[in-house]
Amino acid sequence: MLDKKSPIPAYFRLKQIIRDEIKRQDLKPGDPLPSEREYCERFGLSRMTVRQALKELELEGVIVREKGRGSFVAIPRIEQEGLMSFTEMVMSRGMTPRTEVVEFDSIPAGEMGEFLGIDLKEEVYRVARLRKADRVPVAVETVYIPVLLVPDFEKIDLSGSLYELLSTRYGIEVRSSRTSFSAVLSTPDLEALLMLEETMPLLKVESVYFHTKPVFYEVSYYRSDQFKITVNLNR
Amino acid sequence: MLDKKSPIPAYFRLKQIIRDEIKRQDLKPGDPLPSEREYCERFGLSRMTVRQALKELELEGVIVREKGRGSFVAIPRIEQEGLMSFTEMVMSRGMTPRTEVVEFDSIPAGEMGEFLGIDLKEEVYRVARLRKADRVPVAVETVYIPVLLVPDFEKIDLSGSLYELLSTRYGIEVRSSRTSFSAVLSTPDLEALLMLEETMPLLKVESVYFHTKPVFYEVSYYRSDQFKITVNLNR
DNA sequence: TATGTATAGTTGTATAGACACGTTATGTTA
DNA sequence: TAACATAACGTGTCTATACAACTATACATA
Repeated sequence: MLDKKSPIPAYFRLKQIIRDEIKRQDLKPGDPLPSEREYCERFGLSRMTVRQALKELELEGVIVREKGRGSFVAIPRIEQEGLMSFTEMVMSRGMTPRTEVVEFDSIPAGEMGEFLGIDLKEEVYRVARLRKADRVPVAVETVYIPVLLVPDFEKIDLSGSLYELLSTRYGIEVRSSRTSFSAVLSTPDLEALLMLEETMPLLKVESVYFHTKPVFYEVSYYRSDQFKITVNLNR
Repeated sequence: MLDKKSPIPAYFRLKQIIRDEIKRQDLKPGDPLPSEREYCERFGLSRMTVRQALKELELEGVIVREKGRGSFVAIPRIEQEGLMSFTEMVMSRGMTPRTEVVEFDSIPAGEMGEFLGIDLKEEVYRVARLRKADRVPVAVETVYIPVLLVPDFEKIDLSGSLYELLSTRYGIEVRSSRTSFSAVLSTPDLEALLMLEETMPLLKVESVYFHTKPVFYEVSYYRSDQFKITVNLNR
């Protein structure tokens, strides 16, 4: 039975619950979910509320629904599309990603407001993270995300995948990005963080990530002797 | 008032009606839509039904909805696709592209064979081109393409868009690419071609272009003080 | 055996109403 | 005039219910 007095919508919490069950492998790909009416009983919800949760999970590709048969855990796509997170990139190379948060505060959006589609005075969190692959520092990444979008952001463990965090905790599924690539020389700041002995060229990657509206802005510097960024493009 | 006896669901027909109004410019980008309750009255539908139609249009990116304000026709994204040729990139910045062929020969594929899916001993054309935007050299690009794929390649004017040439002359439509980005320091060769006074970081872009099978392999070096590469990525 | 039929269980579509909560404009008060 | 309250109106969430459409199974019939 879900708590009636929670400020978080019931359909949203139900989504979380189902996603968790899938993540914990209590529900495996292909497995049938309980029927809508069973969810109604189990959590004391009306059917429309349950349906809202299931519908959204379907649109996110988490489950598939078949009229007259039921709902099933989706079988994940094998093919990785163009957009890949650092975590995914490192793991796909058979290495272990690690992340250290090196800076965390909030500032007015300023010029970022334009990219993010918000007022220049609106507050954004600034999170700088050092990214490692098999203990070797390979990138410094700074993320700017509107405070209003992510309540309690400061209390959360940011050492994992930001994509996953946004999806599981805030229900924000990143769908696309606009990314620019350029080459720059390392600065003393970056050299210190990346443990570089000398000045070297770094790959600078600037991205705005979108759901339908902009979600967050990110600037990263990669040691390109250690790490190439590969993307798949279409049409 | 919608026909109650139609086999097509009401919410679906309402979506069509709204889409048509947008297409006919009765509703222009940014315009507010009638409120949910007004749609209810006008078509004799319940609010949930109207909401289903509007919700789906929102997810399709046709409209945007704002709590407390209303629903609005979405402003279409200007978005060009992910894959853009040099010619397109330069022209979209309002500059004039120019190209000089600086090298043309044929060599055995060697290690390129792996990328191109051909035998290591198969011949490939090597075409190096200097790319300029408004007379300023911004990139050196070397293309490797199997000789068998492009008969009479040596007789052709290569100073234009390679995409267009492949499409119009050989009927090969490039559909996707796999592209890697990294940062390197300029070498004396590149400095001479790009008319650089001193060593500077360059953006190195390596791509394999596909129709269904690989078509050609390309390595480019961009002056990244002059030129950023921007791509749109999905999912 | 093969075919049709009834039935139970599933999701899909739709109604009517209630309250919560954000936004905007207006009017009132200090 | 400036700041604050309020009302009107918008979307967001949720309940309770009904019937339609589809699927799978069991069972009866030709």
